[in-house]
Amino acid sequence: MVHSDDFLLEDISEEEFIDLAELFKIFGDSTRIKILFLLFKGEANVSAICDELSMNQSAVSHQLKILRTSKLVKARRAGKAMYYSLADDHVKSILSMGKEHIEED
Amino acid sequence: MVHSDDFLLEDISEEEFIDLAELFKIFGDSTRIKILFLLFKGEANVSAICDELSMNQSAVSHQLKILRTSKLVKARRAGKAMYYSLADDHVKSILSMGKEHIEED
DNA sequence: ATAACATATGATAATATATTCATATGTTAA
DNA sequence: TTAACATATGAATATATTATCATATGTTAT
Repeated sequence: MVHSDDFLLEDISEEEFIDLAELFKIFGDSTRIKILFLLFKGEANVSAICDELSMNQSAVSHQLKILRTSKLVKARRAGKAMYYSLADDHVKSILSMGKEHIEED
Repeated sequence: MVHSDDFLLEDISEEEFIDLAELFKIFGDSTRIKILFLLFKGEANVSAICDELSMNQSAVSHQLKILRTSKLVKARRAGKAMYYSLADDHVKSILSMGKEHIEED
């Protein structure tokens, strides 16, 4: 680790701070975390997610919308069903990093 | 990446999900994010942090307390001043990871 | 002991957030 | 085209969160 991992406050704009906070905020809810971990296994449709989380469909859809809007998950339609999956590998990295942290207490 | 980065929902307890969400929630506020990035440079006392963020002392102290309670920062007293610093390298990893993510859009 | 300074904290008000309920939209099969 | 199913969405309520203000606590110098 030379210098690339060091940050000066001035290097980051007000907007970037807000974006970054907003990104983490998405991860800051256990329902969304559960959905994301579930999608580690691969794509899943809404009913499957509801079943796994034992939550009602509306609550899950609302959270899926938030995850989708923030581009952490993507969706494809197959017939009546909507299949959700993780948008990219950063999501995995961030989750793994967080998991490591809480496990080392 | 073989299997160690894969998660099954059952591997993680309800409590762990909540802990994980709680961890990310801490990062989900731009004031706290700014403080954490500031502390990348090294320790800083409360007045210095207030100056850098142009925020009043009470707001900063409240956020420092949250950061401290969640063990993301630690504090040492030197005379009248309290010096805060990052608690460990996970904080850096998580921030870096998030920063990477938002930069690649 | 007291004044001056640095930080912490409790209460409050404003704002944001998550879930629920009711209902709308979209899709398929009959 | 209508019924049945899957998902999305708007409104409302309950709860959580943040910044501010006022004040308390802790530290040092006089």
